[in-house]
Amino acid sequence: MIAIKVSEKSIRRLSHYARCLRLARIRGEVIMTSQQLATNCGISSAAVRRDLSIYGEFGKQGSGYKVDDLLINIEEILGTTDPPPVIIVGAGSIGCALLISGLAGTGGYTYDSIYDNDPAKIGKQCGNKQVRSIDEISEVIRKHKEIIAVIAVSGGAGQDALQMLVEAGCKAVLSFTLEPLNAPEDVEVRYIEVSTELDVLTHSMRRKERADQ
Amino acid sequence: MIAIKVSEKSIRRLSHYARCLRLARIRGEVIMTSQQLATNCGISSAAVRRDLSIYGEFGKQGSGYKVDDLLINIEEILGTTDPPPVIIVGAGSIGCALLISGLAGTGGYTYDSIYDNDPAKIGKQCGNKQVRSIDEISEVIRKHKEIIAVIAVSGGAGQDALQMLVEAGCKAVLSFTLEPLNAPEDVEVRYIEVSTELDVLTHSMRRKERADQ
DNA sequence: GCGTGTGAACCTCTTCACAGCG
DNA sequence: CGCTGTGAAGAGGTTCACACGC
Repeated sequence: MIAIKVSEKSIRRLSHYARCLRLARIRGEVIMTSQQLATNCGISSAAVRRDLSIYGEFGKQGSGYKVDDLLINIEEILGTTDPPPVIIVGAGSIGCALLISGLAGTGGYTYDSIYDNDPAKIGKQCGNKQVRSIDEISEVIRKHKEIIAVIAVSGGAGQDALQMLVEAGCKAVLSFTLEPLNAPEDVEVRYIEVSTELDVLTHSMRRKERADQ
Repeated sequence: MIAIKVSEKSIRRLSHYARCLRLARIRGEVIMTSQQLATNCGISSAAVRRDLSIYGEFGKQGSGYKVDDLLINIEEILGTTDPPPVIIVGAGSIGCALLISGLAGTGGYTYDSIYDNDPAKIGKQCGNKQVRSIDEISEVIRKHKEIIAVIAVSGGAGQDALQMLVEAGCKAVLSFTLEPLNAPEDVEVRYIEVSTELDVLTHSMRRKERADQ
C-alpha cells in the first residue's frame, strides 16, 4: 500500500466509520450506503464518499458498500488491523479507570500493563493488572516494536514521563496532561483536554444565551 | 459584548492561551508577546495575533500583552470568568476518576455532584462527594440556570442519560460514550473519544514506518 | 527597534452536482 | 433507477509580510 498524505480530520472520520461498521456487522447488516454511514456519523454523504475514494474504490454503484469488506479496508488504511499494545503511565484514578473502562473501544486495543513511580502504588491491583515500577518501562517498550503509551500522571510529572518513554523508543503518546509536552519531531503526542472541552462548551452555551436576548 | 461568530478551532486555541497565561501569572510574568504565547502552545505567532485581534486590540505595539489583562479578556470572551457548575452522570471508574483528578483544570470549574442509576453505587463515597440517585438530577439541573453535564456511563446507556439531561433543560454535554448521541439542535454535545485518538496515533505511527522503508 | 494588527495571497477542506456504472 | 466517484466551485482557515504605534 502507498502511504498517502491525508488530513487528520479525514483519519478521524475513518475511525468513526470503522466503529459504525462494527456496530452494523453486529446488527447483521451486510450493505451500507454512504448516506447511512453519514447519518450515523452526523456528516454529509459526500464527505463519506470523498474520504473513501481517496484510498480506492470500495463501493458498488447502485448498491453501496459491503460492510465486511469496507471495514477490512478501513482497518488496513488506519493500520489497525492488528493494533499495537497500549501501556499506561500513572496508576492514579485516571490511569486505573482507563484500564478498567471499555474506552479503548471494540477495535482490538488491549492494555499491556500499567506503571507508576510511587512505591505505595507499585504492586497494587488495578483491574486484572498489577501496577509495575516505572523502572521496568524501558524494557517493555523495547520488547515491542510498536507501542502506544498513555500518560495519565498528575502534577507536572508529564514531561519526565515523556522523557522516559522517548528514550526507550516509544513513538506514539496520548497525554491527559494539562500542559503541552516537548517531544522530538518523530514522536507523535496527542492530548485529551477535558478542561478545553469544558471551555468550548461554556463558550457555546453562553454565546447562544447572548444571541437569544 | 457582541457575540461574534468564530471557529471552534480558534476557541480551542483561546482556551490554550488562557491556560498558558495562568501559568505565566504563577511564574510572576507580567508581559507576554505573541511569540512567547505561540511557542508555549506550539503554533505560529501570526495565528495568536489573528485569534486575539478578532475580538479587539489587547496588545501594545513594541512590547506585547499584559498577562493579567489578556487573561481577563480571554475569559470574558470564552464566558469562563464565572464557569458553570459541572455534574457527572455515571459513577463508574471514569466518572469517579474525573471527580478526583484535576483534569478540569485551573480555570475554576468545580464538580457539583455525581449520579448513578445503580442502587449499589448510590450513597457510596467518591472523592468528597456522595453518589446520588439519577432521579435527583432533574431537580439539580433546574436549580442552576446553566450547567454542564459529563456523561460517563458504560454500555449503551448514554442515550438514555442524555434524554434525562435534555428533558431537565441541560444545554451542554461532554460525553465519553463510544456511540454518537442524538440531541436537539439547541443542546451542544461534545465527545472525548479515546479509541479514535488511539486510531489516529496508530495510523500516524504506521504511516511513518511505511515511509521510512 | 520591536511587536502588534491586518490586507492579501495561499492553501486546505467541504459541498455541489453530475457523469457513469451496476 | 440508485448510488458511487469526482471535477469544479465555494468556504474557511492559515501564513506572509508590512504599515503603524509604542
